[in-house]
Amino acid sequence: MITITLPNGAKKQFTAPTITAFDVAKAIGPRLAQDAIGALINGELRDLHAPIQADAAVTIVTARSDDTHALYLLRHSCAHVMAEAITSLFPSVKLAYGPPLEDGFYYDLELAEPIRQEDFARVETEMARIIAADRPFTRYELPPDEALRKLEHQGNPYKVDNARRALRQNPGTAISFYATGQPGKDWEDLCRGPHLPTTGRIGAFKITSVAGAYWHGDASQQQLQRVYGIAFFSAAELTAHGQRLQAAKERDHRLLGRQLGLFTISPLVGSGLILWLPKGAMVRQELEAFLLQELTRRGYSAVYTPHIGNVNLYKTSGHYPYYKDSQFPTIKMKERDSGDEAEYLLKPMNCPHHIQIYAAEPRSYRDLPIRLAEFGTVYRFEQSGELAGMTRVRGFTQDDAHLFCTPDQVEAELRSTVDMVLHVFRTLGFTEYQCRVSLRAPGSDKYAGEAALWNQAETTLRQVVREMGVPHHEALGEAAFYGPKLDFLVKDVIGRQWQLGTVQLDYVLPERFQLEYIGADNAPHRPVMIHRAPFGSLERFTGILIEHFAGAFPTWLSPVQAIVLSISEKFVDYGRQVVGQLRAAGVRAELDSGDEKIGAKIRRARIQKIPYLLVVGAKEQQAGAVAVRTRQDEDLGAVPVAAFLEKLSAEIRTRA
RNA sequence: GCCGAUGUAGCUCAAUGGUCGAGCAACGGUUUUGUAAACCGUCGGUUGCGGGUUCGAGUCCCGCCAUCGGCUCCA
Repeated sequence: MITITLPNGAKKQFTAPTITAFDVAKAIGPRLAQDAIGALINGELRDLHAPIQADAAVTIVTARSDDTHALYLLRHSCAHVMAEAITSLFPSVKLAYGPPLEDGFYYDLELAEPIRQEDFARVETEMARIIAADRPFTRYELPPDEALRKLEHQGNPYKVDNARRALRQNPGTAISFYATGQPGKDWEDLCRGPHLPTTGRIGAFKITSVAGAYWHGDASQQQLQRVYGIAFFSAAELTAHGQRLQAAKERDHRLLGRQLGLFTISPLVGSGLILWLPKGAMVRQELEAFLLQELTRRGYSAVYTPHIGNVNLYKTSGHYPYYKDSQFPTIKMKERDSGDEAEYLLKPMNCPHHIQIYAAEPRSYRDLPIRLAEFGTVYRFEQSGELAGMTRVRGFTQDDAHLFCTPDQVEAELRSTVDMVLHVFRTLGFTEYQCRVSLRAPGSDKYAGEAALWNQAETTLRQVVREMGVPHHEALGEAAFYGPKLDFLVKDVIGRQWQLGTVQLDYVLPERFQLEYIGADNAPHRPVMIHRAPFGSLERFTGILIEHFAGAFPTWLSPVQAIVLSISEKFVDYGRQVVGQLRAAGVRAELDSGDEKIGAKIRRARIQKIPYLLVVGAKEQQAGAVAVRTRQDEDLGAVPVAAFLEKLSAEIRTRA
């Protein structure tokens, strides 16, 4: 007798010694049995036909695209179908690894000839045939020795390696294979599963791209070809997915950056080096002004430091040897008078300079915390393949600050820093965020400093985010070499995740630079440092904001906040007068005095995503008004200039 | 850095190895306009750069540069 507990708490009993989730589904109803593609058995995703021999909690997984388990089965199975298709078209292929992703699936494989985009169509045709044949995914298991012998005989080192790794994790367990059809007769693959019941359950799919990928993600290993695909239960969902991708493309900051005149990159200056155009510079100035206001409120001191520094500084900090490959080469020079050699580095970070400001005079515990802030421009030689628009560049400005405090001030300082990061997110409309608590990788030797201090730092960070109720998760191996950190990840309005600000706790650099303060006991003590940057980099942050707002910045950030559109030449003078009034009140206003018709002017202003369009003609001139139309296509009708200005100023002032 | 793709006017795109075109933008003119594109005209190119094959190269081959999609990296 097997008792099955259903998600609603109901229980069903079966007399057979072995049943499957499919039996459970049939017992509930024929419709559910028809839709079932797998099951959660005691919370674990399994094949629909996996045997159940003891009492269990069972949730039937049905073919729904809003269920991550269902999509997992679908996409994992589609990866298999793709691998089978590729194997039949390219018999010399060696398959490596083919998992589902949050947004599709891929299969890594080794092939002498590259698979090209031109090949996608015939692979898809072959896949369609496999799906139309509606063959069952059939699982079978072999004891470890037999499985390894079989795989070694097949001569595929990747699969042998996969099986060995599985055995290392769970020694002695059987190794599972999935045949698409009948074992021994049809195509099969070493695989942990689970899968759909049959290939026919794959509704709609598409191969999307191919790229290189290293075996086990290790750049020193063999590079494989990674073929990406996407699958849904219905063709309509696939089409909708395509439309979402198209929409994302339209808000790409590189495209909008050009259309809206925000920034450009010139190969004559160098790749990865941003040229801020006047309109982009305006956005940046507003962002900086916003932060400066916060810094002043929170007791920071603004400082300025140079763009280069003696390389010894970075040798002392430990950055230089650690990041040698991703820095611009040093500038070597001989002092004219003394003949002394000096070597300078374009600064890759601001901390050593700020440390020297701290160290410039003796500090008392009464002075702490000292909070030094700077929009500091730094240069890092990122690999060419990494550069992307404003989000990955070689020269960027951090909204940086370094806090020097006593050990017992650390927690309060961390709290206020995290609070500032959250305030920034709230103001800019990032409502969905996650804090990643980035910790050491166990057993790695890349970290500086004593284990005891690391433990203390990690505990403090954990405690702060927990007590502040910040949604967070921990990530091993993501810490900086000098300390653990809090990295803030936000989701933009279309659900893409970005890494923004960071708060880092550092006991190492104060040690390396021998920083001190005199305590109440009249003895020297070592301060603790906190590195923090709520935006991260102004370049990257602006790029993300462009995409987040699709170029339609809130009014306070908009490069042009209102544009006056004259109906005809007769009203240009009045328009100019209105622009003058707006500008006198600090509003960024412009006049479109061209001789196009009003429709054309509106279209142009809409494309530029200007928040307020102010039409002026005879009626408006007479009434001392403007006809207000918003970027969202609301028509607010004729409003007296003074009344409009008051509303607009309030909107800007409150950063609404 | 690695794998693959792409590179034609300011932008978006055409051009079986045979004179590189169009729309938009810009500029000039006409028009004086009422809520997402008025009309006519003009200008604009060493086809990313450098080699090669060919009677002839935007097109084929090689090298470099840049960009895009990934991988790796990210203080």
